Amino acid sequence: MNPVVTRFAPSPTGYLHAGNYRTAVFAYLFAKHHRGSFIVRIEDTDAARSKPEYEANILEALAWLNLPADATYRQSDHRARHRQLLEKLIADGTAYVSREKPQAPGDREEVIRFKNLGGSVTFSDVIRGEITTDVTDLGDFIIARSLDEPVFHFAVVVDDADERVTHVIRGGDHISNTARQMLIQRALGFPAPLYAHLPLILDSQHKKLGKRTGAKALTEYRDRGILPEAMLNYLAYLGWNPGDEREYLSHDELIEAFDLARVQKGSAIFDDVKLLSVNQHWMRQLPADDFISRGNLAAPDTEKLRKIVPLLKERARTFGEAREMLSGELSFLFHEPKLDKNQLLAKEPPGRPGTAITALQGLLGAIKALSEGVSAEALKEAIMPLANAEEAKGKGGRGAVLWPLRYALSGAERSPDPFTLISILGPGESVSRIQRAIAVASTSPER
RNA sequence: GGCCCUAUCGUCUAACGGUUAGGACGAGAGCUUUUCAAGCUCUAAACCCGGGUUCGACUCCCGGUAGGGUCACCA
Repeated sequence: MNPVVTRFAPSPTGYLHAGNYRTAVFAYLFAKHHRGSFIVRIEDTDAARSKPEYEANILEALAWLNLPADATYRQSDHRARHRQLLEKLIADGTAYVSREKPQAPGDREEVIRFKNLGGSVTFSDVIRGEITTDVTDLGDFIIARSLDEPVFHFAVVVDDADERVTHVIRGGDHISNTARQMLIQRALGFPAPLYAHLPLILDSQHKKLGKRTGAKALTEYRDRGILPEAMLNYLAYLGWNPGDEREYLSHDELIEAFDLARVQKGSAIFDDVKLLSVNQHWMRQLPADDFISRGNLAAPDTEKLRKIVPLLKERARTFGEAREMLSGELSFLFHEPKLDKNQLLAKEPPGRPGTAITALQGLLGAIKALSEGVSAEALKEAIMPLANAEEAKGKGGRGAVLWPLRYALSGAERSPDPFTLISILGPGESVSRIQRAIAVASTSPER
């Protein structure tokens, strides 16, 4: 039994989208599951459209996704080999040089065509079973623009054979290409690899993901703060599942579990929202230091930032969101907030002015007694009795204590609970914020 | 249009002739002794249609319908 060899063969003529990378993921997982090798072949046969920046982006994305290749090369590196086999086919009479009138700009006056005898070609797709194509209406199709410019179909067949590729795992949009490629293959005397045509990934409009339907370069997800392990996990689960009810698999677990037999036949829609939830799961797995470094998080106070990580873990679905929170809704943790008197007093029971000030003063004493580093739970235990005592005086009393406290600390209508805030700010900072709030509350009404 | 492929909750999917059709994301509700978030509990939500085959079909076959792919001197 030959060792398994798969390949991912992108053309560097644009940024690749998630669907393309899903193909890479499957090819990689399948190869590694069978302890085989995974080849990345840059299909740059279209010299006019291929761009180094696209190639760089593809390689970058593959590295980010953690899909290391056992070999990486450009198809154009094999030009001599392609030429040699093209000449062979022409000598054989299975291909011929054809002089014709250019139909479109860029067309050559001389191309190389494959002599197609017609009939039908049948192959057994690993995922879809037997597929038969009538090859007659293909006519004598073009296999090269010149001896040094083979067309995709020809180069693919030669390279797959030379690289001993055992499983051609590619998108379902190649199904109709398979027959003509097999024709070339036979003419060249090469063995046929096994073909596995993956279902396509569709966008929210149910169209094939493509450059003009809003498909994004994968690196954009990275830049938004999506974790590669989350993207890998999500991509692997698009059109495949391990057969049990696990939802989150690591790189190694995916390799272990992957099986072409469980690949879906129908196409799937790429769902950003689901990706986000998978990402949040993997973000939450990260230790605080990794969370900060991998998320490129920065804040004025590093020590404080570490304490905020749990907050970020429960609120942010991407690191992009986490960064926004640090400079936005959670920025009050680093800078004293502006306080609005009306907000501060918003939960005072009707008819009992001054409760907020009294409550804050009472809390001051309790908080001063605390030491640095006390937990939110301990804080809660220390403070809740005060709130409960107030509740005993009337419904809503807890709010009368807790709201001004939380607002004094945060200056925000919405924020994490006050106990958590104090544990992050520390007793010293908390006390000074409360004192400021008392001062604001004591201000005589304006107007 | 020709050819090809596909078809389970809104989405990703489980089921491989016998289940109250399961899970996840999302949605809704409630509970968590202030707000937000998280968490927990609960709820709604699907077998495309029609014929067969069978004691019995989401599962097998045929037809229809719908969706998608492909018909390049791009890959």
